[in-house]
Amino acid sequence: MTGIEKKIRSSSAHSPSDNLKKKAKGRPLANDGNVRERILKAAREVFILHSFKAASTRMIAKQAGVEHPMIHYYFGSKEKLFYAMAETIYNETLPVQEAWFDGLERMSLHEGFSLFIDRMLNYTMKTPDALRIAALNAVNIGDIEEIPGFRFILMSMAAMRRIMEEKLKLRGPNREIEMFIYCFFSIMISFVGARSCQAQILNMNPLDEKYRAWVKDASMTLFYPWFKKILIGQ
Amino acid sequence: MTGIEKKIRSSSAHSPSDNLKKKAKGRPLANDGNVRERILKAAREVFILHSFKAASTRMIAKQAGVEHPMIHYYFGSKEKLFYAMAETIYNETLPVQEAWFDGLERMSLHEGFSLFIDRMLNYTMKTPDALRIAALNAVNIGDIEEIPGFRFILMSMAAMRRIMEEKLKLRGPNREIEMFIYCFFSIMISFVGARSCQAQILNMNPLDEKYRAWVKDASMTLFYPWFKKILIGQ
DNA sequence: ATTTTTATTTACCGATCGGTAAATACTAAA
DNA sequence: TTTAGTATTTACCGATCGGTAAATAAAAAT
Repeated sequence: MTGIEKKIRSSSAHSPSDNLKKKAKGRPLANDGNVRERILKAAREVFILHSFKAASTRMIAKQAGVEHPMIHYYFGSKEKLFYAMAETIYNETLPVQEAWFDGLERMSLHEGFSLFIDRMLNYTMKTPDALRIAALNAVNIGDIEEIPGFRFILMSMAAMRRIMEEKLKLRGPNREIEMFIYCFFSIMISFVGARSCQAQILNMNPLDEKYRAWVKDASMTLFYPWFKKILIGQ
Repeated sequence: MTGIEKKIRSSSAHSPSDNLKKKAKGRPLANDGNVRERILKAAREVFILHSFKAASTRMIAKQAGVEHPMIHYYFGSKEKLFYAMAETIYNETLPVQEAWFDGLERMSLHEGFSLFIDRMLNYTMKTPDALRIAALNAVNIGDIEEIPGFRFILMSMAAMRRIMEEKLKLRGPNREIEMFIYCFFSIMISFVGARSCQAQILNMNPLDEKYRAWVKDASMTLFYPWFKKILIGQ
């Protein structure tokens, strides 16, 4: 049994942890190493259009210009690919989210909140990936963790709460802040993440400035009074 | 051609419009006529758990205790079955929705709005079908009408607007009412229609009273100030 | 040039999908 | 009882799914 094992080739590349120091004799890095990245990018493009279940590895492979077994070669499974993509998006979104709050403390409440919404819409309307993927997948959950990278949504919300508490100098346990952030995320997932549907209901083009203006108007009307109440309550 | 046609049996029952007066000789209504209803009921149970695309006629047939071709026999296609189910739900929801507003005009603004939310949650938490199906399917839309019965969501929102304008004596074009109702539907689709996910984020049981209380609290905080502004603006 | 290792493709597996045709079970009219 | 017509099931179709094994292409090390 052990005698056979040492003859077996690894036959997959998605766990580079093994054979770390074992000097490779064969063909170490012939390809530009961009196939993995191309698959990740393609995965993102496909998972923006289809839920985790509805998307297929064949769609993603086609989008990346490779055959679908390459996905299993580099990532092991559709699930692990989704997780890797979700982690990528989370890591790239985190600093952006933090920057939305820069300098708000030196402005009036209304001016500051308005600027925050503008910054947020500027980014998410151009790069709606995170909100879109959240919208597509959050609904189907029976048991959490059915969607592989679902924890990143929770981490994103927790991060935003931390940033708000830090930058806006909020104190205490403050269940109201949690509620505020949660409602805010829900609305943004609907209005930005599901904009292709939402805009159609309003008879607008989701990419048009008119729809963006509608979303800003609605967000301000819904959340500014609450935001004011939270900050004045300090 | 015509000679052949008159020999062909209808071979399906989903369009009873033809042969209306032609006296049937064979087996008119042997079955209790409940198979169609059983399929409709099963469809509702399945379409609450899975999106239109993710649900399968085989799931529905199994739930109804029949073989899956019966669905095509009675409804013609999965699409037409979904449409029939959506219409059923719409017709049963309409009067309920109207009753939520009964007598509110004789109460204080806060008392009235609070009662409205309670009535709405009492019903939708027990019968979340409409909101759940909206949540499951609204996201996937690229082109509207990809989801067969999508128009019923629009009709439901339009009906609510009409009822509000009538019962609360609102006048004018009032784009703000449209915006209010639209935001309200979005939140309810999230909090009730996708409660299995939402409650898990809050670390609650979606069927527990605690979650219901959270939703009511959030709804009041979000919408009461706006509601007040709309009515006082009259 | 040969060997060794990696990267990629081809060909398949079993499962499931929506849908259909044909066979069959059933029941009421003749 | 026969017959005609309906209700239901069985068996299939082509397509797609996630995943795997094996064949093949490619390149570095020998």
